[in-house]
Amino acid sequence: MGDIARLANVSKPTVSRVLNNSPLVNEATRERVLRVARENGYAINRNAQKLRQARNDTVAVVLDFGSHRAGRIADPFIFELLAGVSEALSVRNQDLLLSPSNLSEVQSHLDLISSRVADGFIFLGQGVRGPMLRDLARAGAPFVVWGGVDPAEPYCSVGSDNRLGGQLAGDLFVKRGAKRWLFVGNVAHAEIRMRFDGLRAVAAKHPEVTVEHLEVEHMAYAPVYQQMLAWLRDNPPPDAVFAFSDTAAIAIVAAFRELGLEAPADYSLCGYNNIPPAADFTPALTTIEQETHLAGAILVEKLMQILDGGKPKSSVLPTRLIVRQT
Amino acid sequence: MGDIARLANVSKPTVSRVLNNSPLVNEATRERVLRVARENGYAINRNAQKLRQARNDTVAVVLDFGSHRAGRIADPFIFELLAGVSEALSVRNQDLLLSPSNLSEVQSHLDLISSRVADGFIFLGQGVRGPMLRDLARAGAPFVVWGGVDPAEPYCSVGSDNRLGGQLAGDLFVKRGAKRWLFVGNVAHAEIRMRFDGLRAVAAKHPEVTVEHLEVEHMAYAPVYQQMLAWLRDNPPPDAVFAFSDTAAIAIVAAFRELGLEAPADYSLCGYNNIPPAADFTPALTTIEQETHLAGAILVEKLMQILDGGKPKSSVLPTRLIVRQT
DNA sequence: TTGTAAGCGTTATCAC
DNA sequence: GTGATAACGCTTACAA
Repeated sequence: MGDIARLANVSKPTVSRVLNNSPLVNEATRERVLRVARENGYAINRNAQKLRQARNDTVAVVLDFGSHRAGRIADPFIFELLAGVSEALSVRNQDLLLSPSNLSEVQSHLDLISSRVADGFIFLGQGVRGPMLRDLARAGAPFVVWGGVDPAEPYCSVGSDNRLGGQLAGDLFVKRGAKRWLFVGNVAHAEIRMRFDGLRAVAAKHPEVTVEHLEVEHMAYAPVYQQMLAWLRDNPPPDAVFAFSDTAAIAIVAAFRELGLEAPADYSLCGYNNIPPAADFTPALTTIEQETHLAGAILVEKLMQILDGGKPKSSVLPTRLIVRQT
Repeated sequence: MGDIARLANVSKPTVSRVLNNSPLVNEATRERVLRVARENGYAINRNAQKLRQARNDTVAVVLDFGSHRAGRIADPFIFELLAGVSEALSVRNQDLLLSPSNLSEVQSHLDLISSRVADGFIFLGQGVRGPMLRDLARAGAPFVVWGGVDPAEPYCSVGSDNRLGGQLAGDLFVKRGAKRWLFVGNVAHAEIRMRFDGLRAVAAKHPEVTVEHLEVEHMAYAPVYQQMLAWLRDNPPPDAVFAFSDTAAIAIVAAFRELGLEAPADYSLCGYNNIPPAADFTPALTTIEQETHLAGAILVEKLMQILDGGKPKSSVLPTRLIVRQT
């Protein structure tokens, strides 16, 4: 930068002002500096910049590779979320640091802030990290979470209305006249538990309805298929099934088919996420759609508010039932 | 750091030495400094560190959100790759900067290096970026690519043996006695073109075989399903289909089913990637498996070699045919 | 509108 | 083994 300043016959601060679009610089000077900078292929050293400035302009995004990878979850859901966040951050000229998945402890997250690597965090999917997030909030770290939204939590979260999702599925089952409902999903995940709660809330109003629960630890296709099949061998078949994901719903279709049962003739089935194949699957899946498209932008917006000293409220995104064949 | 030095009665350089595990520091001093640092919750400022040091210890990873998101590609393939890279980088204490997808130009990539934000790049999926990558290599940027491996390219790439993948599918089709083959895929993607080449190489040795090609631009389920269906209405059905992905293969099954055609009775079908649902799908998909598990570590290893001044060779990972029902 | 001087928190160099 | 000093490349405060 010193070089550029010399070549353009100005001082370093002036070059800095030009590069930061300061309004207090003469138009002619600005042009000259920019030209010299361009001709010399100058690029600002972002480390020096960050060292000097208060903000880091970097956000650490934390994925739950643990659950998603080991379980080889097939839903491209988190990936879409990541794409949205990436876009929203780049619009605001924020760097996206993908947080190493081994940072499980509160302290290692705090270190990332105090080392001035990132300004804050975006957690995609709260998974089973509830307690850690509470501690992190207590320690004052700036972050937002995509996942189940619980106003009682001490941090800002954004998520679709999982409880409503569960209710929508329940309402559908009632309309179809189903009596023996089955919920399939790992309720250790806050967002999934809320769907279950929504479903049970509807069931509670209909005494003739019973709700059972098949707990699946791994969220991928194969384990769901196998557990569903095993369950069906030990239990009378339900006439309505609510699955925590469309991928799971597809696995469930396969398992029921083994017993000669087809949706919607023998049972109603509702998935979650409205992944692209859901519409074209045979049978076409009834499912709950989340507004992923907005999610990235909203998460980033809220985190920026926090970094600016604000206290944004958690917010719940709309969710809707998409009725197809099942 | 000055504070820690004062509190521990040493100088700043000594604190620095302790923190960097320098061997030339007295054991007692080291203990004392570490204790003081811990007690005061000290964390090193990584920006100052990076400003001073030659290396940045940050790798920019570039995903093709463009193809994958707009096309809403359902294969969790790239996601697995990303998880592997993330893991391999964190083992080496390298930060992972997820590159904004709008960096399409060579210059914007070069800027990331000259701004000292990242030391180098890992491109996941070369997609349609072939020419850009060539330019980037010519400009001397350090990077490696996951994708189709072509020794003629001026950069280091790692990928599975796509050509062999195509040959394995071809051999299978020959064994099944199929004569009218169809390849479904966007050959603008280098890795997909190589699969097509492998398939055609086998066909060339069998004069009775014809190979047709259905070009699909978007790689997601829905467009493949629709294009396949449209094609089947205009053409006599093939007796063997090689799809660029398992997701596509599933779409193809659905399209053929519309015409009352089932695999394997009416046609042979081979997918790619061996995604988890492939095994449990009805019919169970025959597919080609890639060794994604190793990919992340190998990519990182090669990039580190480049950053250390080496010239690692491109390498091809094994690929194997998994014969199931189709 | 522009320039001067100081300082951000580290590490490299060299001396002791 | 350890310390003094300078330097990395930028921005802020203040002066002109």
